[in-house]
Amino acid sequence: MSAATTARQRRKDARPQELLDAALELFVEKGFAATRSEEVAVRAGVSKGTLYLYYPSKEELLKAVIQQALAAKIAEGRAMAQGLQGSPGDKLLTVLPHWWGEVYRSPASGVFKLVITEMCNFPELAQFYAREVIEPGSALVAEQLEAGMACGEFRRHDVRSTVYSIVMPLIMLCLHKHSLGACGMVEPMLADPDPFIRHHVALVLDGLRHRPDATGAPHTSPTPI
Amino acid sequence: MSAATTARQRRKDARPQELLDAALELFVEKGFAATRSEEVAVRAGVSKGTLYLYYPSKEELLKAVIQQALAAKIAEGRAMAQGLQGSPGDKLLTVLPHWWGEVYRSPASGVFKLVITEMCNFPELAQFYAREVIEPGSALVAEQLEAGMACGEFRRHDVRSTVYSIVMPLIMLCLHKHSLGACGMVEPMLADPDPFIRHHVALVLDGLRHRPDATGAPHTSPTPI
Amino acid sequence: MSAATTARQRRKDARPQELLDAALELFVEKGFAATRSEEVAVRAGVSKGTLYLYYPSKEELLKAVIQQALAAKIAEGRAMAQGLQGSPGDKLLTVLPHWWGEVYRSPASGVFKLVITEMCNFPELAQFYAREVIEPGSALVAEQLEAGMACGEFRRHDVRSTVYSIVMPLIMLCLHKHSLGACGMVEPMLADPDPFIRHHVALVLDGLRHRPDATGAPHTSPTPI
Amino acid sequence: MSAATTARQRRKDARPQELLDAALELFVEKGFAATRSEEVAVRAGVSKGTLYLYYPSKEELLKAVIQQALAAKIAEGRAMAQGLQGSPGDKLLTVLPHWWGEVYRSPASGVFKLVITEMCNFPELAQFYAREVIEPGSALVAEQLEAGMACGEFRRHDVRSTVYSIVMPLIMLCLHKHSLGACGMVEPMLADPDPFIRHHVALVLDGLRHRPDATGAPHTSPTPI
DNA sequence: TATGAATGAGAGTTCATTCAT
DNA sequence: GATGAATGAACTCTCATTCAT
Repeated sequence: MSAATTARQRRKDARPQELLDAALELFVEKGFAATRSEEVAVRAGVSKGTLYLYYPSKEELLKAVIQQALAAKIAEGRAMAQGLQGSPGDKLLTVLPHWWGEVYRSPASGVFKLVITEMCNFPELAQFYAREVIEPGSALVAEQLEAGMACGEFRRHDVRSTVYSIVMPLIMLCLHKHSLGACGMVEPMLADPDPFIRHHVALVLDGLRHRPDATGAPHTSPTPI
Repeated sequence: MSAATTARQRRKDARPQELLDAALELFVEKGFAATRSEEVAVRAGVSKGTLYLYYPSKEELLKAVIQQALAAKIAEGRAMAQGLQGSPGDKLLTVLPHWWGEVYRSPASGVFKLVITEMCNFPELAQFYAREVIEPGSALVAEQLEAGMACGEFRRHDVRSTVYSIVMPLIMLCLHKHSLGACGMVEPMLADPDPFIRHHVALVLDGLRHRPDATGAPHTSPTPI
Repeated sequence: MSAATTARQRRKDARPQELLDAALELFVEKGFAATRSEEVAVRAGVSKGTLYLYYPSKEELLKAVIQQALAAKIAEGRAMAQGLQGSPGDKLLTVLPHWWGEVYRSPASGVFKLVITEMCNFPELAQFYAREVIEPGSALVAEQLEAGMACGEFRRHDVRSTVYSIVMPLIMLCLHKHSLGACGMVEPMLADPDPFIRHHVALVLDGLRHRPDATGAPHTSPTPI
Repeated sequence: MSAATTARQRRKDARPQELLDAALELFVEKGFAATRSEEVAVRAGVSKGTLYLYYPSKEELLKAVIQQALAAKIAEGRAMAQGLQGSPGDKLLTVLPHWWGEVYRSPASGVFKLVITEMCNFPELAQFYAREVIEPGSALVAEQLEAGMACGEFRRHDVRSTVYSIVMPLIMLCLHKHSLGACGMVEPMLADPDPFIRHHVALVLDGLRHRPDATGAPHTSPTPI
């Protein structure tokens, strides 16, 4: 009976994840509203009714999808950030591209599209995302920038702005993968995104390094219109 | 009767634009699939039936919305780029933040969200967007970067990558406006985005300027993991 | 255009009642839960969707059905009770059977079945029924009984109990019509219920009249077990 | 092992009754169509699947519920009616309230609601009910009325009508218990129904007793409208 | 031209019933 | 025998679209 129970139990235990995987794919690809719940079930290899044994509604499924897809990656990132040697700049240049490459290649990369799309319709999603993703993510990068300023690797600058300058293209890359990229219109450069990611992070960090004429602010035009 | 006719004519002539405006707002806010066509009609001040006098289906309405919202802005950008004096860096620092501020504040800023969301569902949209928006937009920036390299303002670098480094945060800003921003969770910094835009463009361009040890590539970590 | 408007308008105006009629029939016949909303629509000669233009849900339809079916009859009864001559007993003997015959023959007779069945599931229905039907109905009968006691036509007795003795069989008759009666198992006596109604009211009132040995209470067994 | 087997056997033997009890409660409370079969199983302390080991379908369960709930009571009534002394009126006044009080207080009282509700949907139920309940029940009362007329205790009258006058309020009382009564809207008088039952039976029988002017018919109004 | 009543395909969800364990 | 995971037909309700007026 142990074997018997196991076979069924194994299926049952795997179901939630299988359903989440199927749902993530479809929600990202077609949008939440445009995805029929039966499609999710079928892609997960079960029938319509079975979906509702595990998630009480399509909306709850959405929340679970987003939550679990991000939870793992966030934890990974946090772990990776610790126990690294080198200057703050080196840390950023090492960890960020590596971690982001993983995210980009995993299905979790689609979550950004999903979040941006559905945040307005499900406000509690916004709070979850702000609290669990934006805040810790921003903090990780901001800490290194602060440290870099403290030790003189970087000039003084507006850390918050720089965080966005660094991070936003990484997110855009994920969005791109699941919009233009998913239409078969892959720009070659973005097919393998790691070089771009490294180039981007390095470029921004270069802009932060001290230089002879450094005024403390980036080189803004005197008449910004 | 001429006056009456004229008045009615005026309304009639304004209809398509009013419908497009209403549709853009709603599609951006709730998503295409989750927006009911009657809502669009009501917000445009007409009845359900009237919508169908101007656009044969909801899908055609979507295409018209995207097409027209971007058309004007693209043209503006092109015009603004010409007839400007100064170094390539100064041009970018002047034009880009100005133009983007306008885009950001206009309803057209929502189109990016819409495009990212619906591209997969309506592939012809992808081609239109790539041809009419990405290509000319990238070209405008790329030209200046090439010119900057030619005249020695910028060091040698991968122009394509830099274009993305510059432009992606600007697009993200628009996405943010219509996702987290629309949930009332506006981060103060992004409430008035112009300073950030200027900071960002300046920061990246700073990373491109010559420096003693410049090798032509940004300062990449020797062991990129 | 007046004629045009009228034709469509007439249909639209008649819809709610047509839907209520259809719903009453079906809910009574098959029960609320066992009636498909499309059946109601079809019997009313419209499509599924049209039903929802007039009633926002099946449950609201149920409430409307009950409310309107009883409202009319209650008002009729109240009107009939006034402006009648004769002793209280004669009034009861005249009005009650007449009014009840009308109720019995009308579709409203089915509401009792509906109410008894669905009261538990929709508690607000219970309050409506108690307030709008039971209370005024009981009061009408009770008043006459009180008057009859006052003028000596009836002996002293428990009015509340007697009201139920009089009224309950009338209600049962309606229930019977829509249960056994609707199964084709019509007992002949109940096919034409007026004689029974008259017999019943008269019988109970006879029990109330004074008699030599009257003790004020009905003739209860000395040892009621 | 014998003990273990016995214990299990006992449970197994009790199952059908436990299921019937649970089903009766739920069917009465919520209606047959609105009761989920799993609810029945859970209330009976078994699993969904087990229910189907004992009853092949929900519908069969319904039939069994009705059949068995009434069977016992009918038999009891028949037994109680025999071996009683006294005039027919005294018998009625003694047995009927006593028996009915038992029925009222037992779960079987709900069957009337169930029967009225579901008779139309399951016609064979109607036949069963007419044959096994209405006929024997009416006969029991009718016999006493006939006997009463024969011995001069009652005046001549329409026995069939009188049977209904006597019995219908008793049934209504049961319906009331499971409709308004179950909504917490218990009218005090009906909370303890025995006094009402006695009052009612006595009242009707009083109407049947001889009196000086008795014409054989109840005191009907000369102009019954 | 403009309306909005009407439609019916289709979506989300439920639940009686089955059957491998 | 007992279970409860799984199924899929059936139900309530929605909404893009049509068309008589």
